[in-house]
Formats: sequence, C-alpha cells, structure tokens
Amino acid sequence: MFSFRLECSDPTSGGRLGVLETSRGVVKTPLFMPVGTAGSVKATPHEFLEELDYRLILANTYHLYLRPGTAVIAESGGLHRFISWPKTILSDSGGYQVFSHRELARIEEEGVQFRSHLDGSRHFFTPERSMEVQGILGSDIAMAFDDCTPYPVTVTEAADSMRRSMRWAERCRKVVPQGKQALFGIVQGSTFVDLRLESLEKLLPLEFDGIAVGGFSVGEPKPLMFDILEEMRDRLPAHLPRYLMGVGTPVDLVRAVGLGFDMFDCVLPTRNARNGTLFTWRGPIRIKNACYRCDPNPIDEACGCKVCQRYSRAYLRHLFVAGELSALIFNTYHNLYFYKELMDCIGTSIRDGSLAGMRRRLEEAYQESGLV
RNA sequence: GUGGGCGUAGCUCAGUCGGUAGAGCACAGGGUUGUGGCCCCUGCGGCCGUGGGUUCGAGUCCCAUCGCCCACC
Repeated sequence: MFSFRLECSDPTSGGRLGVLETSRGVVKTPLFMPVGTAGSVKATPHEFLEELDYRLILANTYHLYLRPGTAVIAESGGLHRFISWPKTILSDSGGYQVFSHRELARIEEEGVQFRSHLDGSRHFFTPERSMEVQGILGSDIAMAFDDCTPYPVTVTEAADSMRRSMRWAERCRKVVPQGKQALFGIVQGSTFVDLRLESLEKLLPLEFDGIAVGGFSVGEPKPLMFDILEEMRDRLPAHLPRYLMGVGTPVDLVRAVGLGFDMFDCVLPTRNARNGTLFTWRGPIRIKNACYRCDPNPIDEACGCKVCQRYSRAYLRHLFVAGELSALIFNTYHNLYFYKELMDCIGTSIRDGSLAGMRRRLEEAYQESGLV
C-alpha cells in the first residue's frame, strides 16, 4: 500500500506539505531520509532513529545483494525483519553504485557488468535483476534501475545515457506493475534542460508512484542544478511525491523545497559527522579544529539534542582525535538531530509563509563554509 | 676495558658515485552530496649528535669526542 496526499502547496515560497503513507506508517513531507546503505544508518542504532522520529530510511540494493546476499535476507523473512526495522524502507536500485564504482563496471544495453568492490567477483545487473532483488528485500518503495550520468559529458553522451535509463525504467515497470511494490522513476539528462524534460515526459506514462530526480551533485556547478529544477517545476505532476536524490546540504534542502521537492536523502549528515563536520544553525563546525581543544561549550548552544545537552566541544574533539567510536556515534546523532529539526522547521515555515526568510538566514550562516 | 653497530623532521626511518635533504605517521588547514570510520588536497616542520680535517663543495670520506645498543673480557 502506498499513497501520497498533498496537503498544501504554497504559491509564494513554492514549498509543498504532504503526507506519504505506506503499510508501515505515515510520514510528513518535506522529508529527509537517512542513508542506511547496508541495512544500518552508520554509527546509529535503530533506537536513535526512533528517538529522533525518523520513520523512513534508505537501504541499498547493490550493497545488500553483495553482502549478506539475497539468500540470507530471504531466509530472514525480508529486510524489515532481518534488520528489525518495522517502519518504512526505500531501497536504492544500485544505479548510483555503478556510477560511483564505474571503473569496475561496463554498461551495456542489457545491463551492467561489474566486479564487486569487496572481492572482485563478477556480476551482471539488469533492471529486471534489480527489481527482483528489491522485491526480495521487500522495501516499501523501490527505485528504478538507472544509469547515473557522470559530469561533465557531451549532450550526445547525456542523451544516450538518459534514454538508456528510460528504456530501463520501462523494463523496471514491467517487473513491478502498479499496485505491487511502490516504484519511483528517475529523471536523468545531466545538465541539459531539454534532456531533463524529455526524460520526464518518458517517465510520466509509466505511472510511477513518485518521480525522482537523479544525477545531480556529481560535480556540476550548483546553480545549474537549481536552474534545471526550476525549469522542471511546472512539468512535474502535483499529485506525485518528488524526490531529489542525493541532495544535500542544509541550504540545498531549503532551496529545493522552495522548488517543490518533497523527499531527500544524503550521506552528508552521517558521513560528515564521521569526518568531524557538525551542522549547526550558525554554520558547520569542524570539531577536529584546534580551537575547540579547551572549548567548554556544546556543539550548538541552540541545539536541544542529548549530545549538546551533555558534552562539550573540548570532549567531543578529544574523542574524535583519539579515534574513539563514541565520537562517530555522538557526531552522527547530533547531525541527524539537526537535519530532523531542519526539516521540521522547513515544514513550519511553509505553513507560516516564512520559508524565504529561513532560507536567507541559513544561506548567511553557511555562506563562508562553502556548503551552500 | 676491547671490538662492532647506530645517532638525519615531534616519532619510525630513506638518502646511490661527495653536488647544502625526502617519505610515512603525527600536527595544522581544507575537501567529501542515491556512504567503507576509508580516502584526497594543502601546509608547518631539519646547525643531518658535537668539534675539527680533506675538498671548489661533506648527511655521505678521515680524526676526535659525546650518547645509545650489541658482543667479548
């Protein structure tokens, strides 16, 4: 079961408020989904996710297929049971992994030949196979298997790649017809507006449950992405959830919500936490910096998270520098709290009509960091 | 006491035939967008134990000396 209900669409800010429902629960949009590649949001027990009220996490088809493998997950009764997460799961198709490990992959019309990054073993992934594996995982929302186009490419290469993704999307749809598992199609087309619009036109007749936009944040200039999102804005059907894949920074999220996007995932809050970058309302701080050696203050005075309630920057810096596992856990917890609060705040701002102001404040705070 | 080995960046060590020094780690700053805690970039850092000598020129060759290690007495 899958449904998306649009509650309001604010003409001034461009932001949308909605409710997404699956048989495993209800979530409000705009929504940020933490990335749990291998069936776990890194450094984060499920209890923390529940505490932070995250009700939808990502899992990755490619990673879970290689390890532990579909047999183990099937034997355990599906991914939800295997990882003991009763709430909603969205599975990424593996398309992005082909992109990020493209030195190990060879793309053909039929599918992708690739070597495992774990042990070098050979595999052949097709749209059908990705759907089959996502079916075994039993995710609530499956993603079409796409060809994520690198940047930069020529318009010809981008068109070839995008059209391949569209043919693959059609094949995905045949394996997972409407009403079975929820399935989102993915718009490609690199940085070419015409290709993006063509891609969208090709997806719409396939009646996907949601429209994702992929292939951004792969090295292209940021304004280019926002220009294209703006061009797409009025062509996207209002009744479908819009998912901007792999994005992004706090400022990216506010901007993209203003362009009508409802769902996001990104490794930034969790990966950057593990590398020492912590998000705050006054900009990012790099906890490893020497200036925090003796700083008795919390990461963020304005933050209500339990890490900020208890621990000083000095202690968190020490844990990070010492390579303590707790540093990864505390840092990740804080960043996930920040992202949750950010999305809540975005929702409230849409209701208030204050999204533009919030966006300006955040842009100012993040201006100097480069994370804008 | 005798013989041998070793003293080069904060640490562990490279340094060819003699041409005024490099790496890794550490430290400092930056990067990371459908995830490997990985990784990448940049920077700081040296009276080459000390004193003589040979040489146009010594981390490198010679002498002395100090320190550490090993073996033998």
